[in-house]
Amino acid sequence: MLTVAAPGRRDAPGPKETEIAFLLAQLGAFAAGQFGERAAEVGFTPPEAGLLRLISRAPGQSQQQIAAQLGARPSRLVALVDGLEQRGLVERRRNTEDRRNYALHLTGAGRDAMAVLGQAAAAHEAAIAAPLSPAQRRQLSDLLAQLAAGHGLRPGIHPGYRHLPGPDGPGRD
Amino acid sequence: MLTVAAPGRRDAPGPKETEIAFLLAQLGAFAAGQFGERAAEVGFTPPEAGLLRLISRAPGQSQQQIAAQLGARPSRLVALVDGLEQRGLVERRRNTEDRRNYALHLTGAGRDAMAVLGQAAAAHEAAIAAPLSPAQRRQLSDLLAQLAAGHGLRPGIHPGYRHLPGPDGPGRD
DNA sequence: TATTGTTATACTCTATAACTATA
DNA sequence: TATAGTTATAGAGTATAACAATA
Repeated sequence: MLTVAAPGRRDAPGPKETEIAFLLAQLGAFAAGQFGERAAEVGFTPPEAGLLRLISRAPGQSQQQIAAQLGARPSRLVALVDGLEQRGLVERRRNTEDRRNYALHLTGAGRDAMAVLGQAAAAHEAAIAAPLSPAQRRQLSDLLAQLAAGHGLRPGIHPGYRHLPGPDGPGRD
Repeated sequence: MLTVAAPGRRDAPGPKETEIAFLLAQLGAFAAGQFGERAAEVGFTPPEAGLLRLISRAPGQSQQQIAAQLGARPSRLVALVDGLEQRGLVERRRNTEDRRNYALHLTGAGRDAMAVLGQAAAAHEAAIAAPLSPAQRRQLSDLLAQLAAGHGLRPGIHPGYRHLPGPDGPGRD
């Protein structure tokens, strides 16, 4: 992905026409990139980190169910689960009632990995929010939450999984 | 990119540990995706929209200069400029003093395209900010600007161009 | 016949490095 | 020898659809 695009701003005192959307895209890409680096430091890709978290939140789901939740194609989960299973972090348990599917669970090592990722996420949050005062952080957090809710974004699901036609770069003005 | 990764949150009343970073990534990807759709409606990819804007802001620069500004590889611009040139939107003018490079300029049609993209960007901004009141928009815009400045993000350059050591791509293990 | 998980194939995007033409 | 731009090749990531096992 390439994607420059900047907001349209006037040198004059004019109102900011396209500030929020662009700043969100810019900061979002920055935050995602920074998280990717932290995840890599502890041995995971962002997709792996996301999948581990989802399994830890709701153990026992089938790959199809998880794919549906993420808006991803079922085939996309195969390689991902394969890798985590080979590393001994995730377990595929045959469903005795319907042997066509598996129930995904974390192993003990998988839970340990989640703890490590949780610390990385906390450090990441602290670093991203660093430029703001505690009061400003609360303000920003509230505004972003309201915005996310207003657009129907599900709390915890990153759009990165979406397989819709839409490109994902910015661009602008 | 895949990338679920969600924040660590407690069901309990506990403090939000990883709210801002995740919300930024989530909303940023959403905003970028929405812009991509709007850009596609008027015939452009986000990278093309970004490049057009950069040329309109600072005409006459060489491909190398633009690549440097974007943090992109020079070779990455070739196909992009090719496409826009074939559509009659961008012009490569030989530099008479140093004939190794070109000076990039927009044609009249290119300026028309920028006007169309500007309207798409304005509509995009309005749609993204819709859930917030005017006062909240100002608050959010200010907070995001402060955050971007605090992290050294350049005012109109989207990180999507960066080609640095893969943040969210490579695997591990 | 429908569904779960899997595999095979193709396509897109981009990085890397070789190549040309100028300097 | 160094630089601007180009081209060629390869690699990662992902969508698509065909497939086997089970229902």
